[in-house]
This record gives sequence, structure tokens and C-alpha cells, in this order.
Amino acid sequence: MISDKTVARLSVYRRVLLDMQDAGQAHVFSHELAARSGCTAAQVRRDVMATGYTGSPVRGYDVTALAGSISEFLFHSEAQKVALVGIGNLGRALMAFSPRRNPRIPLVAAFDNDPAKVNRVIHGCRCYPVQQLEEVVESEGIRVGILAVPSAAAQDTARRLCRAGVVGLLNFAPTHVWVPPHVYIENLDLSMALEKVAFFAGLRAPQKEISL
Amino acid sequence: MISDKTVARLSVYRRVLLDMQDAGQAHVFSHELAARSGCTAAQVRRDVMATGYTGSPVRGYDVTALAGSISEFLFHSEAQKVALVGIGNLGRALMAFSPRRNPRIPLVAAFDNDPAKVNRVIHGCRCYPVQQLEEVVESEGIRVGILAVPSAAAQDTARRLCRAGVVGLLNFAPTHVWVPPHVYIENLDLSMALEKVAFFAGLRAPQKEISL
DNA sequence: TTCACGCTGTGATTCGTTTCACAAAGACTA
DNA sequence: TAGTCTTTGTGAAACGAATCACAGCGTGAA
Repeated sequence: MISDKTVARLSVYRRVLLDMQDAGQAHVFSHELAARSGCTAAQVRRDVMATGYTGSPVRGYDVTALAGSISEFLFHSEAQKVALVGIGNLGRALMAFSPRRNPRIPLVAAFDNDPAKVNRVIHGCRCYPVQQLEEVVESEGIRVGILAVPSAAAQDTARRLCRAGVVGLLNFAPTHVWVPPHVYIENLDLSMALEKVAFFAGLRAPQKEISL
Repeated sequence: MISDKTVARLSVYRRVLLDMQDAGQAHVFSHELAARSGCTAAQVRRDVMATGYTGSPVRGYDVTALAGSISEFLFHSEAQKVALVGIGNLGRALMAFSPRRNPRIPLVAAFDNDPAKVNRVIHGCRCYPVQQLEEVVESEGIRVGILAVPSAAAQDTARRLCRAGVVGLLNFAPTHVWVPPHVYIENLDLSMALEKVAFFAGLRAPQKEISL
């Protein structure tokens, strides 16, 4: 019913609105929000419809109210606890986001199979040996998993997470991971993204006389 | 003419094919490639069409030949040199991919504004102070940039890269970056992706009695 | 009071992508 | 040789999402 892409854009609008709020801006028009989010005004209005919020033809949207409406829409359910598997450079980068992160999506545990990396707290996140994965996921009621492990370990780690009760996965491993139908999985394949950029860059000629 | 999404999937097929090649598999059917790539057989055949390669109704596709055809299609142009800006945890994670990376997309330079992080070589990639960005990008003929800097610095860094001749950008900063029309930009917004996963996880109930 | 203006909300349309469905073709069997 | 099977390549149909375009509305000016 609600589209994948709409959710993604709402998340962007929300961040822009919070920035506007910090800057003391009280109202915003769809075309303004569109410009700052990289899409069109009509798109913004359609997406805002989904949250049920209604703006005024004269003032546009109330920044605080719209941010609140989107937050309520996106985070309607109880807080979704998150577990990270793989404390490499990528895993640490993800933990470093913590301060900026939404309290409705707390990163509560990290796992690694390297004994040197576990049994400590990084950025407020407790690190466990991967053997304790099921135990911690179940006792904490964790529902979202982040796969930052090598490709070879991705499928088995996903299976363990799903069996332990995870229903959403964010996969950074450059490999396709099978999950049961009730689990939502989002793949962020960095090397694929880079190949895509390189491909389209190869089609384009540099133009230095641009106006920036 | 050629779709964004087709390029992304071709990149995936290519990796799967290389794995098959390593495993000694000589031929593959569209449905098999589809299963290992997470899409449908019809989709695979459509995408393969784009590369101009033709399989046999009996043997399916020749693994080596198809991998070659996709590689030629994706990397038809000269090698696309890549520069990374931002040597934080994320930047280091990206540099660590180097060994697995395609030689047609070499990471040749990294930049940071922290003097402690530069003037050395990490994973074969030379690190420069960010002041030398334009100089190095121009002299090396770098065409692709990776933005792994804080949001606040993203727009200005993008502007500098584009002026120096970059035509493809991979943006990890959770903010919208404006680039001139001739530049291709791909956004990998980690916090947005996590919010998306959390949203859909919130809609789903855990089911432990699944068969894995 | 009346008019003109600019924006929102949304039905209708357009556009791009995915899926369907089948003709064509090689291999194997009898 | 004729028939069957499985798969590819691809036109056509179905689907989903972005865009268009305009009615409705509140405001401010005359």
C-alpha cells in the first residue's frame, strides 16, 4: 500500500524539516522542500498526502507540524531496536552515526567473531561475541539487523538473525541474501554503486566551463 | 537509453558470474542467474539483451563469455580513476575494498583535512591534504569522486570535485547535494536506508516457526 | 465587495519498467 | 525423420510511479 520510495523520501523530508526547524524557519512551501530534497514539488505534495498532514494554500506547511506528522508516520510503532553484525571499519562507521541517530531506532548491540573486538562498549553500543547473537537478539527484542560482515558469512548470519526474530535487514555485503518472505531486506551494495557511477561517468565528458 | 537499474543488475550478474567461473561452472541458465541475483529470469534475459550477448536455448549462457560481455559493456570506456574525500571510518572501509575492486575503477587518491591522516599510503591509496584536491584530481585525470565527508562539507566538496573535472559522484553524506547537469550522482544515504528498514520492520510481526 | 494571486490536494495522464507469453531453435529420443 | 522438451529472445500487455493540470481556497489589494 505505501511505497518503498515514498518512505525513503519522507525520511529525507524529515531531515530537511528538522534542519529548517533548527534554523528557525516556521513555514515551507512544497517547491522549497522539493528543492532541498532533490525532487519535485508535486512529488512532495503526493508524499505528504500519505502521512495525512494537510498544509495551507497560503502559508504552505508548518515546519514543526509536518516534521511531527512524518515522524509519527515513519515511527508509528514501538522503537525498533537494531543489532549490528561485523565490527570492521564499516561497522564502526555505522556506530559513529549513533549520536545523530533517531532514538526510535537505537543501536543496542554489535557482534563480531574476533575476541579482541568484543566485550566492550563503542559509542554507547555494547559489543558481544557472535556466539551470543541469538541470546542477545531474543532477550533484547531486537527486530532489525545490519549485516556488515564479509560476503561469505552474510547468508548464514542472516539466517541466524531471522531465526532469532529479526524482521528487517540492512545488508552491506556484496552478495544476494535469501530471507523468509516476512522479512524486509534492503541491500546497500557499495561496489555495485561505485560501478554504476563509473559507468555513467564514462558516458559523460568533463565540462570545466560550468557555473557553480 | 540504458536504464540505471539495468546497469545495477548487470553489475550484480557480473559478480555472480565471476563466482561461478571460480567454481568451475561453464554454463548457466537465466533462471539460475536470476535465483542467485535476486530477480526473475525474464529480467535477466532483458538485461542481457542490453549487452548484445546471445545465449543458446540449449546450453543457456556461457559463463565466461557472458561475464566478458557484461564487463565490456560496463567498462567500455577507459579506466575511471576514483578519488575518495574523507578518511573516516567509512572512508577506510571503502579503501579496504580495494583488493576486491575492479582494476578498471582504481581508487588512486584520498583526501582529508586532518593533517594526521594524510601523506601516507593506505591499502595502496595515496592520502593527500584536502587543499591539494584540485591539483591531484586534474593531474591524475580523476573522473569519479566519493563523498565520505560530514554533511556540512558535502556541497562544497562536491563543487570543488566537479570544477576539477569529476563527472560521477558517490555521495554518502546524508544530505542532498546539487551538481551540474552533466554530472551523475548516486546517493547512498545510510541513515535513510536504516529508517526505511525500521519502518517496514515495524509493519511486520516476527515469525519464529519459519523454515530456513 | 470583488478580483487576482499563489499554493495545496488530487483525479487523470504519461512515462518507464517489469512481466507475460509465445515463436524459434538446438538436442535428444524413438 | 518426426516429435518432444527446455530454453532463449522479444513484442505486447500489465503494472507502478512520477508528472500534469486544475478545482478549491484563503489572502490581500482595490
